[in-house]
Amino acid sequence: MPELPEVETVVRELRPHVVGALIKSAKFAIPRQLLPQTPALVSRRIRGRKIVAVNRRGKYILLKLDHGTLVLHLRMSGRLYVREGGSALDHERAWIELQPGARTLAFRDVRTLGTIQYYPDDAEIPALRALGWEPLDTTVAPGELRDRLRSRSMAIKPVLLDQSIWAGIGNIYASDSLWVAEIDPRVPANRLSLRQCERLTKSVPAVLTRALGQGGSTLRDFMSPDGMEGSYQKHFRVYDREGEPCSRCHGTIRRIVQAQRSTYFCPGCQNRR
DNA sequence: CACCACTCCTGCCCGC
DNA sequence: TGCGGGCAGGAGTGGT
Repeated sequence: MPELPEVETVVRELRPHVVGALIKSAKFAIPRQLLPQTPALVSRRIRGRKIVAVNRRGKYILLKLDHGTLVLHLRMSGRLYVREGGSALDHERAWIELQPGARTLAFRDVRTLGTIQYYPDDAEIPALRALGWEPLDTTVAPGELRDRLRSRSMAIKPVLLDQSIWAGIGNIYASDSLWVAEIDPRVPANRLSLRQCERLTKSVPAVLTRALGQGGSTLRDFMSPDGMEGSYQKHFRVYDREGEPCSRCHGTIRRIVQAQRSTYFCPGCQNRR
């Protein structure tokens, strides 16, 4: 489901509801989501701890506790929200009971691909080690991008999904960022010109910042903790718009498959050197 | 290393 | 209506 704008929206909305809360108990329905840890172990570790901060790194959600960190990833279909009492919704997979109040931090995940792990030591969170730049960062130098792409002969679009370049770009914003930068998604990453790298270092934060301002995108079922749907899907440049006219050159938007994922682009104008 | 195919899941939508 | 195939916002793995 979510890419960076959606995850950042979740984090911002969750923060006021959970920071300062005490974890009374925790239950996990799908042990696979915690591997290599176990529900019993994670429950034991986080019970009685206080949530002191909610942060994000790439698409990972970091619930910082007074001892250790709970690291969650929503993957394709995960959602995270606080319920004031009430009964569980369909497809909830984890429940963290908070105090004070009868509040539940619920993790709903239809496809169960999301992950949950506990790390006692903040310095040693393996998933975060290899992550690249934050895509909202506007200070990435074009030359540094070109360096980072030097060894990559694959087409630029699937390379943008590699979280060690920028951490947080997913399939939607990879296509849209390349449209804004007027770059053909099929160009080998290591053949991008310095000008193209410069445009990309501008378009990535621009596109993601704009999407964040709209609360992200809601395609099938993204919903923020406060129950709001994102609205950036109304502003997609090319993503999910196969056959529609390009807003820049009025060419027809195409869909192709790269590395088993859909790519959308305008062949008419995404070819600037 | 880089790359590619494949895998984990469930649900929805489309065409027959 | 029912069924099968394809597709979905992600990322880790194992083989070459």
